[in-house]
Amino acid sequence: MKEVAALAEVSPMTVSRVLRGDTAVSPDRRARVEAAVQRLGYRRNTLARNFRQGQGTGTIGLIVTNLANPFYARLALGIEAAVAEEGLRLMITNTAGDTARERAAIRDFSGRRVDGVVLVPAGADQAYLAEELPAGLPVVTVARPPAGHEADCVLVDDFGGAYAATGRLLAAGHRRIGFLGNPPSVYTGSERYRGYCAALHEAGLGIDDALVKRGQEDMASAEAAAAELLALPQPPTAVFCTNNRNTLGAYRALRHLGRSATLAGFDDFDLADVLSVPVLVVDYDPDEIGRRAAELLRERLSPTGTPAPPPRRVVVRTTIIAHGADEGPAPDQSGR
Amino acid sequence: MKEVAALAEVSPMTVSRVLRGDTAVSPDRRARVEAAVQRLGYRRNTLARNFRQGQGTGTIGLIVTNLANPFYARLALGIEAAVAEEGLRLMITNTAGDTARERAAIRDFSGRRVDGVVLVPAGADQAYLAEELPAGLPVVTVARPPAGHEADCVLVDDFGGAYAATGRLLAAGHRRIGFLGNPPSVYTGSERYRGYCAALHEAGLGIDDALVKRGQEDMASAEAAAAELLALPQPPTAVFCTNNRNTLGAYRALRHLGRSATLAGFDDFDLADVLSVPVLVVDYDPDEIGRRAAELLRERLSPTGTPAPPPRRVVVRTTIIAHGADEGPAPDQSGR
DNA sequence: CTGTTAGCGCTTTCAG
DNA sequence: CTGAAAGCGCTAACAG
Repeated sequence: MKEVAALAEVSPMTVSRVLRGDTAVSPDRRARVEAAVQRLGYRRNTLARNFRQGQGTGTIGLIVTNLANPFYARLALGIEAAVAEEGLRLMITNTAGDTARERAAIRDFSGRRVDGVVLVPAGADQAYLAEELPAGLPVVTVARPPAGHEADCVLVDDFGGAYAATGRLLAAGHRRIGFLGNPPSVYTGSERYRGYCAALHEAGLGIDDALVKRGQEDMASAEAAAAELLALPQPPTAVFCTNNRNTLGAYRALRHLGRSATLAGFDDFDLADVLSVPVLVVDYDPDEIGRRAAELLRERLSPTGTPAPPPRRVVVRTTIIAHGADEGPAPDQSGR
Repeated sequence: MKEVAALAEVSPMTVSRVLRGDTAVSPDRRARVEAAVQRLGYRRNTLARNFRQGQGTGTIGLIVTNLANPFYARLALGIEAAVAEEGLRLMITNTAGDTARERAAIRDFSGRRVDGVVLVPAGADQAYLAEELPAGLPVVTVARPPAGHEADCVLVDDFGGAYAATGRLLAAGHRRIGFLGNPPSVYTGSERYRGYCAALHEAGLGIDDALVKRGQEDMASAEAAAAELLALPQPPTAVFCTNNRNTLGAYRALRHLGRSATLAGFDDFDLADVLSVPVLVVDYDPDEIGRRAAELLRERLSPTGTPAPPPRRVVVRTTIIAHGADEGPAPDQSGR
């Protein structure tokens, strides 16, 4: 900036004013400064500027477990879009589910003075946030509530979606409905299981533990679990899956075994509507999640009159998409 | 930091030394400082530190067109992993293919003093980089070479992969092989088309323009184009697709029309091996792309003896995965 | 309208 | 081993 000032034969202060768009600069000098900026290819140091002004850095930190999972990728995009709209940049860290890395990322982010953090928690407990978070750094968790810590969060209607999907299967005549889910320790896993159970109970059916497989994290283990269900003497005629990897795993099992069953599951995916079995998808809008998360952060950033709103919980609604054939006529084998 | 110093009853300088891990501090004072840091929950301001030291910011900027596309998501993950290994953070911008946003992102990144930029160019020309890039900010483009600008790049073996895949289709007896591709203006689109043509020529076959559809960017248009191919009097018995969206679109068309054909295409995808038609996939390692990109950047960052290596071009090799049935026996309809 | 002074939080340099 | 002084690039707050 000094160089620009020297070349334009003005003080650095005048350069600063021109760059900020301050009107109180004579056209003549303004032109000289602009010419000098041009010639030198000068670019104002955003960091020094923010530093001096003491305001935010204009960055939001995002911590996800697996960017390769379409769900998180889509989520990241939604958040990026939402914060970009407010002129903020996104700093992304992938933890691969490692809670140590999650914690380290929080540390690093707070050291970098991000304006806020969006966190998809990996572990079962986020109490560590209390020690890591400096006062005034807002965090919003996404997809899972912050266990052991007070913070805003944006959730999907896990219970409702699972309840509705299972209900649709029941309405279509299915009576033996399998369950393929991520571990019960994961919030979404337990909530979606609750929804599944509630729908069955409401239909006057009990939970057949033989039909329930919980704990699959990846597609391969989901496929194995699905194969076990299909090997039962009385296999399920439909399977509810708590996430895309389980749904995909279930479909793989069906194909490999040459079997058929109606599939229902959370998260839409690319070929859901052209598979060889009916697929019911519990869908929701990742952009909305991003938007709401950004909103929650923004409200904590701008110091409005109210000092500190209590932790808020936003729930994004789900919709059911019936792909392929309709819900699937109750198959010919008469369960129970 | 001053507060910590005050609480520990030492000078700020001593606090700085402790935090940096400088050994030249008496154990007694060190302990006092550490206690104060603990009590105050103090976190050193990384920005101010970098600022003063005048070195890098420890951040890399990544610009992609569509994070929701599994290809870019996987790429982003590969790059994140590679730079994280060197202790760098990733700042991500999604341009949605908008070159104005791409350019704005470059400006913003340079203002933020990122240490390097990884760019997946959206437009046909990146000559603008010359005016936007301050001296010393290294850029490496990925997936496409930097048109109109000198810079390192990491490419996939587009030609070779397309050539090999088409060759496999020919070897399996296919003679009418359709082509579904992104626009010729896109580097990958034209390279992969070249590979397709080369394989056909080598087999003594000409290019039948009726079988070639170029210009599909999304799944829906790819499906429409595929449907046109299938509606031909002599439809192709196999289709080569230049990217995952075209492959998926082609499969959708097959399913909706109740037809069959062997599919071949760039980019592996989730259910490729359990579809109802044989699928040949041109695969490559996104992690390798990220690693190589990070390497290229690093070499430009650390001022080694050699002042400025010339722009380098790294090509990542591809492999063919035969999914589903094998390449697919030449179907019964005898093309030409 | 323009320039000078001072300081954001930290660290380098140089004296103790 | 410890601290005081100076300054990274920029901009509020004041003078002129």
